[in-house]
Amino acid sequence: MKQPPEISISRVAVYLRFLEDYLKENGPQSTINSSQLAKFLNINHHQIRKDLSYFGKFGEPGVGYRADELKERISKILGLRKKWNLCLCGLGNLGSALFAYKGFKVMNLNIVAIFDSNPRKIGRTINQVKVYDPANMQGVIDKMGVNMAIIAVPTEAAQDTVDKLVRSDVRAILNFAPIKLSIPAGVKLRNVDLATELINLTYFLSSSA
Amino acid sequence: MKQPPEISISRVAVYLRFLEDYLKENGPQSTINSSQLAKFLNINHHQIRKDLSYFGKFGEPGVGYRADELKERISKILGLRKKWNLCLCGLGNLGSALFAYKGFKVMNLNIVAIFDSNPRKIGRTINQVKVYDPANMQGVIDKMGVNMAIIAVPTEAAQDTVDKLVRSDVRAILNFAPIKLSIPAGVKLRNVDLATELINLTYFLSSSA
DNA sequence: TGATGTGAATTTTTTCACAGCA
DNA sequence: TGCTGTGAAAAAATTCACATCA
Repeated sequence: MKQPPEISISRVAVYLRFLEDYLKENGPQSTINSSQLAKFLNINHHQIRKDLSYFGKFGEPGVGYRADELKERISKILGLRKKWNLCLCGLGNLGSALFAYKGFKVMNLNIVAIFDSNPRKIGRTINQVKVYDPANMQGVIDKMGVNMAIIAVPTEAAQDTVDKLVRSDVRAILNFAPIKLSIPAGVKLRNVDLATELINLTYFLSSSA
Repeated sequence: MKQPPEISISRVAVYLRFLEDYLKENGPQSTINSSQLAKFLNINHHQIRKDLSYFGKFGEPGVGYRADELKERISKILGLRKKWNLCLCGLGNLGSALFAYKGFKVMNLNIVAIFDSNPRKIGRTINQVKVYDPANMQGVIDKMGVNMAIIAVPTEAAQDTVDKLVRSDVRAILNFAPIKLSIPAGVKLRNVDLATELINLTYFLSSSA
């Protein structure tokens, strides 16, 4: 059982999301096998079993998986049984949207602090969450027990923000700025770039036209 | 020169984004070589050259790349020299945010129509863009010349939305719903799932604690 | 029998090493 | 000399095939 590749972790997260819906429709006693799951998710069944095998044994030969058990165990493995405290850096267009997005809370991911350098925003409270001056980042992060961060600041402020976060001991960061940030070892950074995703599509349309 | 892998297309899009900034700072005559670019972007220089090699020859041995020429040629290859008309499906939290997000327009990506099934939203106009009833999708898409779509509807409505889009001849779709959608061959679909990205981080923190 | 879990084979992606050009 | 572009090597991910177990 080797260290799971990052991409398997992502897929297992997708399996988990699916299982939640599946359980609601089919009841807590339901079972599912890798071929059914593969069909629903539009991928191949070898991959599902291989992905799961990095994390342990979950099924019964000849039967499949107990859906509720699989869900619970994956959920635990992915670290979703405990609550996480996030800070959101940048309360512009994107930051505001991410704050409003309901998909996080469901997963025990709670934004507990917001940082924005705009003096007009600092001090405001939105849905019980306060907007702080980035200059006070370290103190706020300590006080609130923040363990993850979302970067939604303008590109030119992103590296500075990540440096501040790292100095405040945040070790897991999701970055929306279209730039590859430098981080020290031991810190995990994931990037989401919306425009880049769309460019894959424009290339597809242009090259297949 | 083989078909470029999807991941190379994504990276080349990142190179393009960087070159735009680089040109602003260093002037239109500036050059850059793969090692410099690699350093800035925090990746390795072999990869940059390999990625570019899928698309053609761009540099001068012993010198590097003319930044403006590289930018222009990449931009053309990625299909960003023409204007694209997008429709946004779903004007909830996330949809509203995506609509407000300024990173798209810069890349010639324009949202020209919005679909939302909420009767209170249908008929409204936001920033010159009208909100339409999804029932009229095909007609609107034809009329507005929509060639790409963004799906930001609730998960349970996503497959239905994609089916409608496909029937309306949209062949490139960016999906934010946490579900693997079924599409026919010839249609390109990319998925962005924000919660899944964060789950990679919770796994990292849990397993390294 | 029917499905899992996993080594092995295959394919893809990344990294390397170097020929060739300015 | 210095850097590009690319075939080859290495590494990683995906797919396959099958032993194994209920």
